Amino acid sequence: MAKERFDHKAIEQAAQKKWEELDLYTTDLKDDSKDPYYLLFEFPYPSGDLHIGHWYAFALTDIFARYQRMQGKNVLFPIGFDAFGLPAENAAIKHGIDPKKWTYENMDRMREQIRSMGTSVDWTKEVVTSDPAYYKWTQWLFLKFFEQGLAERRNAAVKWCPNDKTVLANEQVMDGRCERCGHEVEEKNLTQWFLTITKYADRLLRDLDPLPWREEMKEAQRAWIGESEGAKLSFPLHSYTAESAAEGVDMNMAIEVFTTRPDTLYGATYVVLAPEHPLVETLLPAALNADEMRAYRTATSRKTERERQEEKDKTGVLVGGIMAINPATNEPIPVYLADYVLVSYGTGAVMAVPAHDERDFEFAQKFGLPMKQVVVTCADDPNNPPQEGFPDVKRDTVIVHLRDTATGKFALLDWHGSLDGITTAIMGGVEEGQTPVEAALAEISEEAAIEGVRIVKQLPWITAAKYCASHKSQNRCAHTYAFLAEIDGLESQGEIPENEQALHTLVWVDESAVLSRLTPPHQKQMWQLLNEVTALTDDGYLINSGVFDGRSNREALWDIVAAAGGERVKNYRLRDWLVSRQRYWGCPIPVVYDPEGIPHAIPAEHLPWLLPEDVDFTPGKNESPLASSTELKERVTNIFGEGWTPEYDTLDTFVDSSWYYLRYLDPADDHDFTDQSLLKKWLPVDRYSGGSEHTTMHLLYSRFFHKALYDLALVPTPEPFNERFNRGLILGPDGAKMSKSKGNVINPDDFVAKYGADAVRMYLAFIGPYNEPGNYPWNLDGVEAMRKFLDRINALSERLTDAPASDTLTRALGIASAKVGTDTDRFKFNTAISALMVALKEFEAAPEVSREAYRAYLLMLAPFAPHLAEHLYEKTGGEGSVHEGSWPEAVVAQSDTATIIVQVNGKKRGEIMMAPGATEEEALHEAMKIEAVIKVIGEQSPQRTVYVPGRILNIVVAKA
RNA sequence: GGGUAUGUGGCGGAACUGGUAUACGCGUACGCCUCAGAAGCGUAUGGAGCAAUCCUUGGAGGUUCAAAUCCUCUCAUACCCACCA
Repeated sequence: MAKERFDHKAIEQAAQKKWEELDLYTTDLKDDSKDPYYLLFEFPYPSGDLHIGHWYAFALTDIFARYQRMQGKNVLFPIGFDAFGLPAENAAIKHGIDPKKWTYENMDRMREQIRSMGTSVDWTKEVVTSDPAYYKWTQWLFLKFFEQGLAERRNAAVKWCPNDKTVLANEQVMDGRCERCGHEVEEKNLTQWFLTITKYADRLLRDLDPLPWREEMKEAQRAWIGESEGAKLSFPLHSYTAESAAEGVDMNMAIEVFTTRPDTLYGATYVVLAPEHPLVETLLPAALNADEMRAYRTATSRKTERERQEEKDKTGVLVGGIMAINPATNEPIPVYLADYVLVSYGTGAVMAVPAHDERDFEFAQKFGLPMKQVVVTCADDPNNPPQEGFPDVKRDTVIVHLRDTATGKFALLDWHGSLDGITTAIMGGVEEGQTPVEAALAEISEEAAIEGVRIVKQLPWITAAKYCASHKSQNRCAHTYAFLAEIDGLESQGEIPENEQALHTLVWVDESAVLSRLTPPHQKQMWQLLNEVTALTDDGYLINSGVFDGRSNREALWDIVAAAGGERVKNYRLRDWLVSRQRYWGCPIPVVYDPEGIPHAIPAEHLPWLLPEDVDFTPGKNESPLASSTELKERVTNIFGEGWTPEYDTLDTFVDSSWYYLRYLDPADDHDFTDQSLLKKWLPVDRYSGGSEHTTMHLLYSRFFHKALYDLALVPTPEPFNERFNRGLILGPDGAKMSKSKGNVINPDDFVAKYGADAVRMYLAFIGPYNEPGNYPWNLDGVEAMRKFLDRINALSERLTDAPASDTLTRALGIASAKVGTDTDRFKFNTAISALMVALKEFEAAPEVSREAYRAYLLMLAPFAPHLAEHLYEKTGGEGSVHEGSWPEAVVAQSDTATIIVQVNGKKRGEIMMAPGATEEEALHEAMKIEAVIKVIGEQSPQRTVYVPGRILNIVVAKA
């Protein structure tokens, strides 16, 4: 069979020209004759050159757009450019090019490249965020937020690179270092604009649940929002000066803390304020060590966030002469400043419970602060679990781990009788009038007949185990004190009495074996704690908690809050969105300041508030580039009057991209941000395809924007996007992530020139499922294989006849159209193409290739290889465009025979061909003719058979 | 440290609600064609074994007539969050 290679360049040009002439891809948004389908992909940043990742993003989404059109949908498949942003400005700084020129030239180049992929995007809907026609409405929306109190000005730290002498955008800081020069970044305080996304935290979280997104994405957003429920508690402050040392003087102020563990309130032994906490300033005059506090505060502010996090040791300083009153115990407890408490989370202050919080424990250890246990974890003893209906009886017990320093071994007891198989440390009850230490010594004497031991350590915590004392019909809750004791050699060991020997055997084991030898989980836990004391974070019952003693900590939690006059609150990790950027190439913030410095919205008639062009953006200035524009200052003076000043910051580009999908509906509208009459029909976006890097920021910001607009009745839906798919990543040929610095970036142009756009598209589609993220190495052989596949399809066009399609071919087509259809629908382009390949084999094997069947095949090929499909469609005499065609109907092929798998005891032993409606008897009869089946069954007779008609027959015989 | 997802040939990956594990492609081997090579075509290709047959979906158990799929434990990898009270 002659395999002539087709001329992909000619075919591509002809097809693209034809589509343009036929104007196939301009969507009539008002067309009500078809169902609307809004297919969105993340619009690109015009970085200049298209890499293979862009192909992966655009060309594969295009497959789906074409498929949906063939399904009779009115598909909106728009494109635009996220054109503001740093690279343009960096190019300007580095090479002295005008950012605008750089950006717009890049866009021109990219438009051409995107066309070359054969994408069916609607260019008439294009939006460019840096066009005044677009950012006029970004500014308008910002002002809507401002009116609603959703845009606020407050003081915040900005990142500053001391080497480049410039302010950095947040996204320019990588791991605490300047993205450009690698220098450690500092923080500076400036007054900046925030969008109060935290007001929507609850709804952003709640509305996530019903979205048909992968759990991963939802979880990532939930983690980002970071809701936690707890209580706000108030700790009144008293001052203790030399004169009032005893009672203290009520200062009439209090520290508000947020805690998720108010159940441990009785264990709060000190309070910590973030060094930046506003209250610190107020406390300074009353504190005995104001200088020390100031010094600590300054030291903290010098440190970057990064340094504070990396620091292993906790630091802090006592607030001298001031105590906080624990609202539960009414006891005064010390107040500290420490930078392990973050001012931006909760109330910027915590109640410290060293016994039950790891961070507080660390701090308390370092500062020698007392710890107070209030929760006792109580595990059921698995060897002797408590029984229902028996009363609980509390009992104090001791556990002693005795070490012989001569051998380094530890004493354990192997129990006999009713406790057979159990191994514990030396243990026993605390008798009336005994202290735990006395009890410990007494048990060593009784059970091991050893005197003269030293107690070297007592565990600061007690834990408990619940077991059943059946002889007393009680459940005992053994409240356990744990000790570490030592003895130097066993010379003094006496005879262990017989009655004790009958109960247990004393064994000496190596330190490393203790943990595995101990059987009760409670004892294991004790051993670990004795070796390394940590905070107890598990739940249990309360002690040292006044009236709440004995109750479960979880169950008593809100009662404790109520008793302490606290308030139930929710807190979020999510911070308000800082949108000010001290950058040039962005959307100007549409605000001016009056002579008093009060911000005012720029009236709508002055929008778009243009980005000035007489700007010096070379680094080295401690302010925003816009401040260097004389034009901007004059503009403000002319419009608003003398003394009025401009806002010099621009908006974060995430603001621009938070609403672009709305603008696509009416990109040129000069009277409104979009055509609102179309929103009801086109929202929410049906399917949004993008990269996983945007799961948290962009998707969350867009959802926030959308909800805010929903509340303003500017959009009709509470959510912007219905389905969302994150695509995978194309790796370089070396299996590493592509990057310019590694030099492994694939330039698709060479491959497109050699194999054609269709082959590159298909290779990318074939590489793996598009509906889940993954990493795929770029493989040249794969592109070539796709080209061969296309060549085979092309070759077939020479063999067409007018004869009707054979049954085999019709069936093959039916199977393919069903599978290719459902797989394409689910973004599983890889298996869709595989089905196309299987069908092609049938065509190649057929003695005659019916033209009609072949044309149906071309329709299925069209979304994947749009150019070749168009060419072959024309060649076979098709009218119009193949892309105007409908998806071929799946002719369900009714087969008169089915292959039934015959199993014996679940193992395949053969197969039989039967009518799908055959009875079990018929199938069994047929199956018993199979040699392998006869052989395996042998003399035995079938016990039962499982028969799934048309599928499987399983004969079950007794195991030999 | 916490959360989520994923573990299937030499590689990318298939297997719908439990019902023929390894579709499709790459790679590899052999053969045909050719003066020769390239291309093309054909055959084979999870492992062991001459074979009958046995083993195989990260590992160990379990449920079931039947498990890649469901359950329990465990190991590994990726991503997200992380001094978040």
